[in-house]
Amino acid sequence: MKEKLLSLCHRLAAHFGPLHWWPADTPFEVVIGAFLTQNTAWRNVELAMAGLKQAIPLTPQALCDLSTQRLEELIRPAGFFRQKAQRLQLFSTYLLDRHQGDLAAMLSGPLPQVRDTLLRLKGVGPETADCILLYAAQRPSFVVDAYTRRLLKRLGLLTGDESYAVIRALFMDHLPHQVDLFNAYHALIVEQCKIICRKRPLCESCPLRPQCPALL
DNA sequence: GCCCAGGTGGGTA
DNA sequence: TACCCACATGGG
Repeated sequence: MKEKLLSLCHRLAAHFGPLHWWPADTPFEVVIGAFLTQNTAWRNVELAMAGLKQAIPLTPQALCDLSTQRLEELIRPAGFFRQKAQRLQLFSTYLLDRHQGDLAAMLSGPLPQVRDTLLRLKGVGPETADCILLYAAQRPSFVVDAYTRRLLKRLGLLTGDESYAVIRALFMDHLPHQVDLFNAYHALIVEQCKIICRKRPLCESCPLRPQCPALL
């Protein structure tokens, strides 16, 4: 399994080149994106983020200063805007109250503990927590998402109904805990899946053939 | 018009 | 623990 994961990573990297990822300018912007992208196409997240960025600086204080209704309007294109607005403000309030708005401080400390703290916040599930840890805090916590499941299922490494924890453990147990590796690996999986995984039947029109990792 | 997208939480059995 | 459903917009 370890060899298969590493082999996949190397093949993806060879094709796409090194990717350094999460489209955001600041760590707090990563957090906002992590909430907004929940079950949402990234295109819609971009629309919402652009509007939000135009209206306010992307800081926890600025988010808290907005009325919830105004925030809802601004992030509307990302969908689920009522719950996302509420959860963004709850997160921001927590960050301000407990850490004076210092995200780096909030995310420092033993990784498992910080992860548990994140998971206790409303609207932060395992994927959102790992996104924040990996892409906002630069900490080695592997992100499992729909793309990861899809690609690994295509490769026959998963049946597809494994739990988040099981899939994450697969990576955490077999790969060295390096931020750059986790970052690049997840980014490569997403880029690969954007191209091939939604095509049916399997990869028939995949532009990467015959290099497509799913066909090797 | 229909289906899906870089999930999460709450309710029920 | 294991399902089921609500949450909502925009693009193919």
